[in-house]
Amino acid sequence: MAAATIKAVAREAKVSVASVSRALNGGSGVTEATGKRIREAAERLQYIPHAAARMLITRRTHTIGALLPDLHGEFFSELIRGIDLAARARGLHLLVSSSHESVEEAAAAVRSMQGRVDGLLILSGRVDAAFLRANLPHALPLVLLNSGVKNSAWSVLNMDNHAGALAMVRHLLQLGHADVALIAGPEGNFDARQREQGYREAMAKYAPGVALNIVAGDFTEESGYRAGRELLARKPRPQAVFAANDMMAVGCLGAFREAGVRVPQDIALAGFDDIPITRYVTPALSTVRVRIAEFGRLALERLADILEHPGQESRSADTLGFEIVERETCGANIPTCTPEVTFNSSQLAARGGER
Amino acid sequence: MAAATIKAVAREAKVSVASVSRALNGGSGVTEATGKRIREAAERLQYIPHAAARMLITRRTHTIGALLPDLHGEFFSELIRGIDLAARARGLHLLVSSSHESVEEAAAAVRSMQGRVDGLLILSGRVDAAFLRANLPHALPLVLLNSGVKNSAWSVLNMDNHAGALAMVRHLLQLGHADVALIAGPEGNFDARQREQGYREAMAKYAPGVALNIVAGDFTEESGYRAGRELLARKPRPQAVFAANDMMAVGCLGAFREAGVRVPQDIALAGFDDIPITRYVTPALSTVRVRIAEFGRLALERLADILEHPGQESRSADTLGFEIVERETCGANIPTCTPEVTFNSSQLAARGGER
DNA sequence: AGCTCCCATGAAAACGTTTACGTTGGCGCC
DNA sequence: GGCGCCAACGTAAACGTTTTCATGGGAGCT
Repeated sequence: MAAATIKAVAREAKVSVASVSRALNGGSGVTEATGKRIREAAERLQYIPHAAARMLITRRTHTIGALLPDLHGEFFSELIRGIDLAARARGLHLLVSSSHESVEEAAAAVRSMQGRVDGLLILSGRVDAAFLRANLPHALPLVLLNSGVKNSAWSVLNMDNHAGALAMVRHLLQLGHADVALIAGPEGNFDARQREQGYREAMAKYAPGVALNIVAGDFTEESGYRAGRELLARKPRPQAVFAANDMMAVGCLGAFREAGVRVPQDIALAGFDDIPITRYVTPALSTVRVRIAEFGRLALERLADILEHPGQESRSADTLGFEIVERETCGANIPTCTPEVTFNSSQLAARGGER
Repeated sequence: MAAATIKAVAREAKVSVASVSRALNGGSGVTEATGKRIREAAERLQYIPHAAARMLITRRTHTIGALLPDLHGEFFSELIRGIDLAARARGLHLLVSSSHESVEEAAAAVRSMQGRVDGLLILSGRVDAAFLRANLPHALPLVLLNSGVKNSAWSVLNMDNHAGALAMVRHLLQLGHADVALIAGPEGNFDARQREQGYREAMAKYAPGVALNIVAGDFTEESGYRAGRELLARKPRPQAVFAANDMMAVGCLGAFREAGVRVPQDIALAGFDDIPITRYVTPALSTVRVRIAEFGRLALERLADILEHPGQESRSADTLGFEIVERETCGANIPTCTPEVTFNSSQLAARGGER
């Protein structure tokens, strides 16, 4: 049997299609008795409203799109997880389009989502205001994640890359590691830039005389490995290394192990993100935690709010807090495998007094 | 300005809407000259066809839905990645609904996707034929991933849980570990059952006299940790442990390390899945590799084929190959960190001769 | 030159909803 | 008992496409 339409239900319940629509949606404007009759008829015919027809007339899809870059690993899954759960709670569907390397791909994806979504969640590190204006004809509700756009006419949600990196580098310095090297992220990437900025600022502030020591990376484990080897070869070997993300830290750790350099005894190491792997490498990696699923949830709820209250123009720019997670690689507690210690961003602010 | 409609384009190009539709879709039935004029007009107005209107008349959404359980970590992201890339290549959109714990949630999700998708990809480990019949009114194209349904009127794609587990346990036995224990997966889970079956069969075949040694788990790292402690406490401590997935193996490894038990010298260990973490734990975990992204890609292409050739009834049941990845925890090459060695399923079949 | 056939094009129906607007009937009030 | 009002319900338009069918005209053939 073909799917039952609203007409069939109307016939079955001996009413007009209008009453069926009213009974099944608002519920008002229809007697309790006929309402019941209609609901029963719908049930009997297993009626499911045709989504497309409803979208056409309503101009709402009840779907939001998520545009994500070519993320591997757990950052991706945690993010989607947070978004998806929040979306389901709000009765929204989730259309994902991930794995965009180039801006062209992203543009194509945005265009192809036109009209299929009520709003868009964009995480890219590469999109800027110009891109958005070029590829988003009319004002589609938008939440930008970890985006560099500042003057934004759009709503933005950022992780606190800058403060997190600053806090971690300060932490390393305060533990007595005189100079800290940085394994940087990919050029042009927003998060990478902010984290590098945090590193620079921390060094300038807390290790004024020390020369900066930066080696390139691109957020992959492979590049972290290469960077680790390069750092070991440098003339005065750094006493600590801050990798701009965890994957590079893990790669770097591999390079150190291979070279027989002990962590944290010979050299300290820290990452950024707190992906689950960090718990399982040996020694366990100290890192900056951002609650990724929470990040996704927040983003979706921000977007949903915009959809529900179109006038509000709640284009604020929020920043998600972080925590310093002290495991083993920083060398704060060398002797044994201690329970992990965390500081969150507000505590850090209280302790340090600067941001 | 409101989004341009096909009427606007028709007016702009001084033709009828029918011609616009023809020019922009098939391209046939319209002069080259007018076709060009229409395309230019569409470009000028930034015309994007209204997806819902098209769906309504076409009865095709160009969207496929992915129904996934509450997967954490990299299995999820790799799977989505494979699906998404293949979908984009085919011009299909991807509607995901993940994180379903209960069957009720899954049922709700399936229903809410009705009419928004052309087909469904279902990975659950809990859905069975009865569930599908109850929640899928008319014949929605379907591909079941790692599903237990056998008599299937549906298309099924499985990982080779059974043969993979069998091969790994045989491998452990052949390396000289006299008895192998199993950390089982969650009860009722299809993959878990098959893997356990593979373990049992391998033990029966290659270690006939040896008693089975099974401890419960639920695929989480936490449960692997508990299982590891329990195994260490058992009277004759097993010489090798096969965990039904990598996360549990990682947890188990933590328990061993904590107890000062060396891997693989004191006890060998192997997992299943080959999630990226396995490379980074110390010692690196030997495991059974299934190419997850490939798995997702295959599933989507199977579904896309069904959509494109509706008559074919290609409801075959394929099985994805696997590889044994020998890293460090099996003890095949104790001395040093050797380059990893892999055997794929066909080579194994050739060597062993049985399946 | 006239006929046929085909191809480009246009008019209009159809898809399944929601919703603005009319119509009906019953009830309360004078 | 007549009048008006309101709630319940029906009719029909509208959303933006695709597609079927009709129509016209030009080219090719006899």
